[in-house]
Amino acid sequence: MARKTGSHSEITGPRIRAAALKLFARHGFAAVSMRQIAAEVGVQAGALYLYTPDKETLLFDLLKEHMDELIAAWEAEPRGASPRERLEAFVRFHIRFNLERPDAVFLSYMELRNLGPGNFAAIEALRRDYENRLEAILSEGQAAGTFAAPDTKLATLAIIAMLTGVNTWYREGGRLSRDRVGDIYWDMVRKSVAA
Amino acid sequence: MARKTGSHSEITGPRIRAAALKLFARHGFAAVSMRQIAAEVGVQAGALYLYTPDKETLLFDLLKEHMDELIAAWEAEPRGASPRERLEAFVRFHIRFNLERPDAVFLSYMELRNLGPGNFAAIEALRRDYENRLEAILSEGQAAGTFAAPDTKLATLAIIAMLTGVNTWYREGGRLSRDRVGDIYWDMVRKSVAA
DNA sequence: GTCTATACCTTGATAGAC
DNA sequence: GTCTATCAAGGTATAGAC
Repeated sequence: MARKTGSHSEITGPRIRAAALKLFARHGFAAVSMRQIAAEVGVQAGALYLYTPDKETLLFDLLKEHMDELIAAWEAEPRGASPRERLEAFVRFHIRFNLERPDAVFLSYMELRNLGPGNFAAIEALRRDYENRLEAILSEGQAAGTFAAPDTKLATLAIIAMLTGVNTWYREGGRLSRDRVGDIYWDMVRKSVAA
Repeated sequence: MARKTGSHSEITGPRIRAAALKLFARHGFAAVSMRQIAAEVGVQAGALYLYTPDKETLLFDLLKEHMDELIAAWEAEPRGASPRERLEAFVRFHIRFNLERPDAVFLSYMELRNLGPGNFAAIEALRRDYENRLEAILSEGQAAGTFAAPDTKLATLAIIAMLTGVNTWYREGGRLSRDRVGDIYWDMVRKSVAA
């Protein structure tokens, strides 16, 4: 604390983003000041502007990074042979990934409106990209006769909303383990689109 | 405009709440200033404090009113004879009611964190009250052998998250009518908890 | 009941010393 | 790379005239 000199650019940058993520998720983008973020990191407010041109860009970078990681992580996931296996993998993956990053998930759903039109469109496109991967699974299964969703696009949105909702109530050390939650949701999802 | 005298307390109060609801939903509680709300209504900022002691109370009143209306409307809904009929009624009611009040629904999910502990607890209690009404339906059906949800509490939260999600994508005049959306979601919900 | 005026504070962002 | 100091703008809330 009160370190006056020296170069920390490789440390300070990530710490600023971590602090911003935590504070934005907790209090909301508009309610958090640059001074609060700086205080959390242990630097003065002016120093933040060495790492971001402005507050909105700081938010955008957090959301972009989250969406990129989400899609990359799903791509790296082992791929099931059948649509049914792929759907099960998706359900378990989505719950697990989101529970590991509650703050970023919260931000992604709540603070999009604080982005300018260009930044907003970029995040939206990534979100749609992710949704399309689920819809592709449903469509395949539909064609194969495994699934009988009344509407694959709506089923996609319904399933994602349902799964993402876990983040609003799940607490570590509660009644159910993450795996058990995955089991329960997989059972409901499987049946909801069953033929 | 520029009306200087006269008494409008019965008109101005509701107009302030309507303006606050619209602006809070659009830009977020923290991002909206009392001056903006006043401008939307067409009065000066100082005048707002005749109708609310502070900004947070204004938000609380909007959320409280919404939750009270939600529960009252569900109570007024015709009651099905069987658990299956009651579940169908709930699904259709929830979608319909929420689509009629997108701003209030949005606020109820996004701005709870801007309430102090007491106000927060009051809204949370109402939300839980509403959820319990759905869980009661599922438990009854479970006892009767109509449903076979792996966990009625989680099924409750999953169904509500799924249904509330409709508000994030539904657009008037789009591909599907509200009734058709109700049909599709009812099909998925029904199967998801089916025996 | 509403206005004008204002007290007092915090905001995002920048300039220049070190 | 970080600090201190600062700016103009805008924030909530109140006081007192009408």
